[in-house]
Amino acid sequence: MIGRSMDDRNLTIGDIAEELGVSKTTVSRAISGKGRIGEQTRQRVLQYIEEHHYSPNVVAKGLAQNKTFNLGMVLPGDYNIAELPFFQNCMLGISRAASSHGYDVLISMVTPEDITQLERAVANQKIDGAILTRTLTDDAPMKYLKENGVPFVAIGSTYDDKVVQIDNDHRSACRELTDTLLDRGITKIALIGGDESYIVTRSRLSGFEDAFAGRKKWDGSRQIFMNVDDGTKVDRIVERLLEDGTQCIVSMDDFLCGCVLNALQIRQIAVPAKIQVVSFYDSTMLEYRIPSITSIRFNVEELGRRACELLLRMLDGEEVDRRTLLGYEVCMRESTK
Amino acid sequence: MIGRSMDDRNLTIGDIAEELGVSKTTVSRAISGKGRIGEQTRQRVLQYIEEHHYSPNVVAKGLAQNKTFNLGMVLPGDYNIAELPFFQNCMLGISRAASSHGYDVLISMVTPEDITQLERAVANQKIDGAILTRTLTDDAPMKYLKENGVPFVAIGSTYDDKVVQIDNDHRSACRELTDTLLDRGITKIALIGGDESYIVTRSRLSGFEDAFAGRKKWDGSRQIFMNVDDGTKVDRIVERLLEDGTQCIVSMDDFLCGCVLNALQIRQIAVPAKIQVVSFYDSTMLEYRIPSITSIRFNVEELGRRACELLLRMLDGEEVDRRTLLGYEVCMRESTK
DNA sequence: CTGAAAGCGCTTACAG
DNA sequence: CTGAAAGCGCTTACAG
Repeated sequence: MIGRSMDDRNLTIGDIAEELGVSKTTVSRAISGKGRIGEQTRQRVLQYIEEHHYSPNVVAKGLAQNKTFNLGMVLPGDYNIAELPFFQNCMLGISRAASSHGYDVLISMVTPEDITQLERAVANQKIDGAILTRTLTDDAPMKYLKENGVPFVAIGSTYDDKVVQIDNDHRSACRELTDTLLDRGITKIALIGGDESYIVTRSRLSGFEDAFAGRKKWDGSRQIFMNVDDGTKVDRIVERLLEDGTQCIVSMDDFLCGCVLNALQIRQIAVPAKIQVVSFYDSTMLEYRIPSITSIRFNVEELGRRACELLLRMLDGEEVDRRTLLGYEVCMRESTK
Repeated sequence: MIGRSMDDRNLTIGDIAEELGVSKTTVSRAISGKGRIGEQTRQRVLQYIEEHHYSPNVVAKGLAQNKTFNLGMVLPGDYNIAELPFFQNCMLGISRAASSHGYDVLISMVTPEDITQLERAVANQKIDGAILTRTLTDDAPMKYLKENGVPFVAIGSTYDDKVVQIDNDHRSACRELTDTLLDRGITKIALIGGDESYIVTRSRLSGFEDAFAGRKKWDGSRQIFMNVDDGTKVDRIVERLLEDGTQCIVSMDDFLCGCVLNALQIRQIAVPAKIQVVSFYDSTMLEYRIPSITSIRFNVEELGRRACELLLRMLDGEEVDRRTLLGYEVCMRESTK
């Protein structure tokens, strides 16, 4: 009630200094914990702050320290519904980790053709670093960040081993799942995959192939269809696979798997009785399907959190591992037997 | 190559002023376009800026103007997969609109129990305003924003007519779709709905009821099940509805509708031959289902964009409409006849 | 039309 | 242990 405290201007370090009869320097030190300061005065300041709900203007602090305390999260503006749970969980992990370190998350939505949102954030100096949530073989955002010296970490893998990257071990996961299928006696198997410009698509394919490469002699046949991007194509492929007597159809993700299930459903083909079905990525999109689908599950929130922590450590000047691989879980469910 | 231009510090207004032999004031004016300035000097400055790829430090600008040029987007940290496309499209609309006005979007993920991320963003003075992407009957983020005098707009409806809100016209849309069904002669219909603490759930219910209220005498029966939140419950409901000879099952959203379809599928009940199926919200989650599902479609990206533009106008001190209702599209598809 | 100066809310050598 | 002062990169009355 003492004059200026009435207007709704936010409290500043100067107000506190004046009120307490100390200098702004002292208040700043009490808050930051940096520099020598008497325990007495420190307590006084801290108490005042507590009582008056002061919280520092992070923007001003940033300007003085040449930081923004913002992290850029680069998200695709073009997407596929099966990928959404991934980005959402990722975002949750990132924003929680950022929050707990005093940072905020600023989003930049990009497409391979248009990365202006990211360019703006960087040019305007609004972020201290960035997190890519997807990696492509020819990755425009990544290229831009490198050229402009912006610290970043990539979620997903990339062949450029200069970039700090973190990913789930898709390759091993797909190998393990494929191995399990082969161990159970599958001899006619097919793989349907999506866009090969996504590095993750290639990793999954490698894992699938690893399973065969690891067998001395495998007396069976496999068919592989890549760059499949819509339901009609899947339908035609399934038709053909049924004629061939395929025992198991593996899809690289839940979108494709959903298409496979549709194709089987309209033909009244029972799963797993007549044919088995597997997805290489559990997006929860098929969570409520009956039968439940055998697939691989990753902890995406953790992935986001770890990525964020890596970036934060880089910003602190620490050295971090160039490559981090996180685990997976193979979930055998009703769609296989 | 002239001395300081080599280090990778960003160019500042001071550098330009020095280089051009004018004052910082002049440079600032040339950039902002505010204040009188000679056309000659203006051109010189602009040209220099262009050639040297200068872009202003928005944080510093913000500090001087007491703005951040950041908008907070409040997202639920707990979600349902069918809602994801909504939030994603919404985000796209918001971030595009924000971008084109020189603003960035900062995310705050909240749950009804935990709104600390939002509190941090506000306390730290990192946002100029906020956009709520969901409204609840007892809405903690909304309450917080109001109490702290943060300008915001709510996507979705709320009973508090002091808040600036924008929504699709769910009520009319649901009424129209229901009317169409009744006009086609449905006499035994059922509605399955979700969480009634979401205001949108209530709007849809109202629309459904409106259709009946609008008929002089309607010689049929309807059943309503609300607060249904998992597949098992849906399964039991469907079982009962089949016994009752229900002709059409309307679900409030695609998640519930997906559950209905599962329940029908395992019982081998043909849609629409034996029973018709409708969803009150097209999330694209069922986009590839066969048969395709009759539902209502909204332009969510536009919703996000308009919400953002409303907020931006509020920040400019303009008066804006308290309530904006956007259109819809009723899509009759294969699941009804 | 142009500029010197003060200010936004913080931090941080430097001096005492 | 504490403070005056300069600085972060901008803007904006005020004076000329």
